[in-house]
Amino acid sequence: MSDQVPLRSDARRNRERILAAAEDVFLERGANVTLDDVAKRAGVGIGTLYRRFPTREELLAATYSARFVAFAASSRDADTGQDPLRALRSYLEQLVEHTNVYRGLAALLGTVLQVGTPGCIATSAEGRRLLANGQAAGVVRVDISFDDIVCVATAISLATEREASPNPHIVHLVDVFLNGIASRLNLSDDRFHAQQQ
Amino acid sequence: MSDQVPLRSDARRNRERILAAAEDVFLERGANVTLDDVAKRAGVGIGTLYRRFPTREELLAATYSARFVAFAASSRDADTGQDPLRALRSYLEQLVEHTNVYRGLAALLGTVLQVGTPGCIATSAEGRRLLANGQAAGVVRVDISFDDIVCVATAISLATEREASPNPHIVHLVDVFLNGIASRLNLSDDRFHAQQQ
DNA sequence: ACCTGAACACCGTTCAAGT
DNA sequence: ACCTGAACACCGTTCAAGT
Repeated sequence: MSDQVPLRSDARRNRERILAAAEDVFLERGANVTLDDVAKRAGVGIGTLYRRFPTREELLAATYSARFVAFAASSRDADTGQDPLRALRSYLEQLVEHTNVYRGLAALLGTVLQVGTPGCIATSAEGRRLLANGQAAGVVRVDISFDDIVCVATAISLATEREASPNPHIVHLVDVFLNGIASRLNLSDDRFHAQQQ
Repeated sequence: MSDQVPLRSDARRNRERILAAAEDVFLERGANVTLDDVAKRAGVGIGTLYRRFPTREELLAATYSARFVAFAASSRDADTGQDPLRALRSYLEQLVEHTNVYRGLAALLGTVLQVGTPGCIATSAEGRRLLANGQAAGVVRVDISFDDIVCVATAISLATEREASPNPHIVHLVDVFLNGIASRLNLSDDRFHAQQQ
């Protein structure tokens, strides 16, 4: 809807320079670096950056879009439909790992995911699909929303964003959210692991 | 340890003015207001504020201390020892409600709780006590740490900090965390509610 | 239509001068 | 010992001038 009008060629080139620079700078120094540095690295004026990306969240979402598109596709491909809970677990673990690629992104995840970038849309859609699958199969509570999932991913990212990757702590925390803090008592966890073999 | 040396009387009065002003300003406009406004409201120079509270987190923790002390005490009083899971649930719900008193505090909760204020110490101690009780009674998983609890409270606060209080959404999210996203399958929730009557 | 960067506003933090 | 607030550094955002 908003990108229907094609950009002039120099504008298009600048846009891509900004995205490439943002990727570099965010990777090096986190999602909270000054946008001046991104503009300088891209070799454009700060005004040009603001013209294309009025907010930091929009720049982050655009920079992340390709990565999120790939993630959503790979999640979809890996889902054999055999074990909905396992698919959701894997999705959550990877969503957190991807969020932690840029330090400081965790606190902005909810906002960033609401930007209508292809990557954000694909990631949300894939999450909603896995959630619905789990609920249809009766292995996920029906009173859970996708916002709850994002809330959880944010929490885990915040708690782990300064740790190394790959991170077993993430696996633990995802497990906490999937299975709860409360002991499952007489219900063995084997109930869930049995299908994975 | 650090507050053993008594302050000069004018310094002590200024400290209390700063805390009173911070309480007002944080309540009105959130935890991210400029500290200049706090100093102005308190009628002290900005340097005096920095001298007493070198970081925003220290000022927040000090401002919150009395509230947190009261919260920890009331949690302890309300805990009859009959239902460890219910006590933990209530603690979490109230921790989130208290965090949401100042908008913008959610993202700082983990940092603020690590400041050695009486309120922070009491709140952490009470949380650890309830966690240990639940684990001893076998109703809480033994691989949960207090940091996990804080991680969760942060997530729930972030997701709800702009909503009205009291907030049923918080109750739902605490339930998600306690009982997990996964269906408990053949295990009825009555198992947990039975003891509450 | 787009780009540039100076200019403005704002905020955090320090520190010389004062009591 | 403590207070003050000017000064500095830094960052986000806008917009007049230019192509």
